[in-house]
Amino acid sequence: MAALQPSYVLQSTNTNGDAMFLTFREQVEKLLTEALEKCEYPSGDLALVVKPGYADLTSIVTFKLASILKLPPHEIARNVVQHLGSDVLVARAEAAGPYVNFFVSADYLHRALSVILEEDQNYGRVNGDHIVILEHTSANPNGPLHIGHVRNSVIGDTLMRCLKQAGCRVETQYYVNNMGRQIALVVWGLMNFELNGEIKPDHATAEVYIKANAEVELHPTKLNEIRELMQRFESGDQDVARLFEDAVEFCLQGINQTLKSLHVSHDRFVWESEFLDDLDGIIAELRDYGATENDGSMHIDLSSFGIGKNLVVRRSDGTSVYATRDIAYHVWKAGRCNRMIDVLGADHKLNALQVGKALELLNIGAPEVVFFEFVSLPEGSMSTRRGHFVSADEVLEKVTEKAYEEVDKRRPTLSVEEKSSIAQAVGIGATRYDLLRVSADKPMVFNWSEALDFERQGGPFLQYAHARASNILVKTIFDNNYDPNLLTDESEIKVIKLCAKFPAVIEDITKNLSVSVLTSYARELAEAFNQFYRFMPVLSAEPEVRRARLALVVSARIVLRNVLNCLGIEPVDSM
RNA sequence: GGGCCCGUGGCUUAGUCAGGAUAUAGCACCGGCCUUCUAAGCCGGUGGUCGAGGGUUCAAAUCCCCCCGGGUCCGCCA
Repeated sequence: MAALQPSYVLQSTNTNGDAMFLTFREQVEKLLTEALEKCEYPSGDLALVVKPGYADLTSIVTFKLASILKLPPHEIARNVVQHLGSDVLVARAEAAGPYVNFFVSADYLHRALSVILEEDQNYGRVNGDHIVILEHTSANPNGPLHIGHVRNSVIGDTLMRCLKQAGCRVETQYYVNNMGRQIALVVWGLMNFELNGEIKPDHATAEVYIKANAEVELHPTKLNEIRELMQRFESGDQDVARLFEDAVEFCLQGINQTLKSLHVSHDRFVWESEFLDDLDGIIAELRDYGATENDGSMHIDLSSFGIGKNLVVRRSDGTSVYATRDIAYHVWKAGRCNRMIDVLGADHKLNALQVGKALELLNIGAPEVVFFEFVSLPEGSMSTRRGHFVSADEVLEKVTEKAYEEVDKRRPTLSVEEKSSIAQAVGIGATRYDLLRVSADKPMVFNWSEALDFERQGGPFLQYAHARASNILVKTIFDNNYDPNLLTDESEIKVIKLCAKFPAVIEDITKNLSVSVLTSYARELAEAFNQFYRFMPVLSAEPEVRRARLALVVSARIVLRNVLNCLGIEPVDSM
């Protein structure tokens, strides 16, 4: 089985000269601009759109020009096409009514193949000039990750993989909230209840946390003990600090284990308490930019940004608030990268906006934030405190179990180890894909029957296409000697065209930070490969044709593998 | 009450930021395809007033206004 490749090369990259579709687009832009100039039409926005089914690239610039030139669009289109020059990547251009359609050449397809074979796992490099700090997950260490946290993790981890595929240097960080009320409750719970040593640390922590919450609700006077713990921590009491640290570290062990099984990793865990020493400086600086004092507390008026509420950056008792520590964290990050990206739940929108504005006041740009809406249960929203949640561990366990049944059904002769290994890969792939395919700003409802349903075009569908490609290649040797002119079937061209678009997809994601386009692209690519596979025999074809089709299979497998790696889904060779 | 987000076939969903030619897939349903590289697959079919109403535009799922339905935020919490 192919190992997932978490270690990407971190050096900076060449430019996008090898990204075929992007180069094609550039050439079309050039030809079109020249043609417009020859016609003495204004050339600004070329209005290029992608409309599969009609052409590889279409310009609708004629509509924009029509009102300026007082000419019908189709006449403009005809005239433009007549003045169009030529390029090796462009087979032809034609006016279809008002539309100016461009088609890729055979050369384009041939070059696309050789670029893929050449670049292999680096295929997809587009712009490597960014040094990125990407913060994601950052769940409070008061219990196990639930399926909502995992949406954050999977979006963040996939973004990291895409940015690295693009050639960026990326450091992922988990911001550990280790000094809040919730952690104080955990610490208090550990002092008052027995810890279950039989279960995973994060689950054991949740038990204690839930009990502590119930107890405090029953006897509100105990809140004083919680408050005292927090005050002693912030005033530098080493014994209390040790208790907090141990509790957090303990829970984090379990969380980390879950993340690892999801193929999610963090380069660095940054503890909130590390910024306590920076706060006086930050607050002083904010004062210079207009923060005002009131009864010893410190506020920033953000009404000029349309935020009605004042942001409190220091309490009247002198202690710090979360927002200020978050500002300090971002100031620190900003000094270490040229792109800050945070993945946050949509409930943090106002906070993030406030922190962003404060950072702008400090002349540090606001981070780019990817928000995602909640994952809820059919019976309502999840809550660690009330113990109402579906843990990631539970989901993974059941999904993997179900995957094993499926593997066992289809491949009864495999060994238990092989079946388990495939089941693991398929289960995790299905889970990650499901959380990624829905655009981040849509709320999701977690549903067991859907989570366990593999009869859909999800992660396993992609893995299956990859396994099919692998299965052909394992039976032969490809010597990189082939004639691309023999690849003329519609299904073959479709696969190559899609493969050629991969760098453009990666570029889009690094720009817009929206990962759901990758799931759509992956599905289309797998589908195209399956169609090719169904209609075009490879191993049994005539020697010349066989070599050409092998080149296609190798290329498609490279792109499928790179896509799967970006999605954090294991590209299996057999399933 | 105010801010932000969502509303696309029976169910789930792409596309909305950067308006253009037949609105994307899956599930479910109906009908085909395994002596040929793994059928977790392929081919075909049924099913849509893109929440409602106005507006802008040659052109609106996409932009603007208003309304309805759902989510979420509005702590000297984190």
